[in-house]
Amino acid sequence: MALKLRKNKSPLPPEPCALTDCMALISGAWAPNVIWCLRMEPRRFNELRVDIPPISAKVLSTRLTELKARGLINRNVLPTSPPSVEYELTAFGQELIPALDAIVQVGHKLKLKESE
Amino acid sequence: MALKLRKNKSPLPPEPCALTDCMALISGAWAPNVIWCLRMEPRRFNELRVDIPPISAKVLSTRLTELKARGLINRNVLPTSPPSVEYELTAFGQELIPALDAIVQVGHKLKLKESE
DNA sequence: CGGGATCCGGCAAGATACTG
DNA sequence: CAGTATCTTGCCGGATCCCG
Repeated sequence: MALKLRKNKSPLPPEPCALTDCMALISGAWAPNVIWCLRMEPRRFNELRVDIPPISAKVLSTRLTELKARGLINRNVLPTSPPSVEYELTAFGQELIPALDAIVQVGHKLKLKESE
Repeated sequence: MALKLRKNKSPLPPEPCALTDCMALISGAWAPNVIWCLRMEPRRFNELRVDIPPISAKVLSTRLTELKARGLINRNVLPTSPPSVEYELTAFGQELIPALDAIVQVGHKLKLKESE
């Protein structure tokens, strides 16, 4: 006997697209970490480099360029004697923080499971 | 004159690790979509294939195997005449739903921005 | 200090074909 | 229906060197 038929019309309207589209925003290795590091205050290139354990300068640079192109961060050049550059989240970038926060919560639970 | 010094000791203890660890859970293309499609009810292989636009059988199979290995989903073989297999979220897999939901929310806002 | 240019390697994803 | 096998491709990230 066949199993109870479930409607094949999936109960998922445009959500998968929204999911995919937003995942694309934070795609690329370290991108979520970069956003996370900027959540409290603007930070400079080498500060981010130190914050995010073993990220290479090239990848960090690439990621920052991408995130700027996606409208998630701003890049501000400060007119100081050793030239310095600050990166900060845009208003739209800020909107990702709750999502990343939810992800971090799961990460914490994962840690607890591992230590059992 | 030098810029106001910010403490270089980053204000981010182990959160980046939690972030990275949880991101690893949903790594792999389509993995978030698979979890999302399973959030309401168990679904079968070909149902997922239809739900998730252009995913190949190989990739879906690979992803399902990975997610099972990570403890996020269960695989149940049903003893029906055409053999059928159901996939469902585990309790731990359920914990990802709030995070994915937050991501979807951002995706919707992104849609609105685009249509402006 | 804050990057860009280049080369290179690996893995993941796509396409296609085959199976129990 | 529910996959597996194999091949191929493309992109992403790491390393290194160099620049204003």
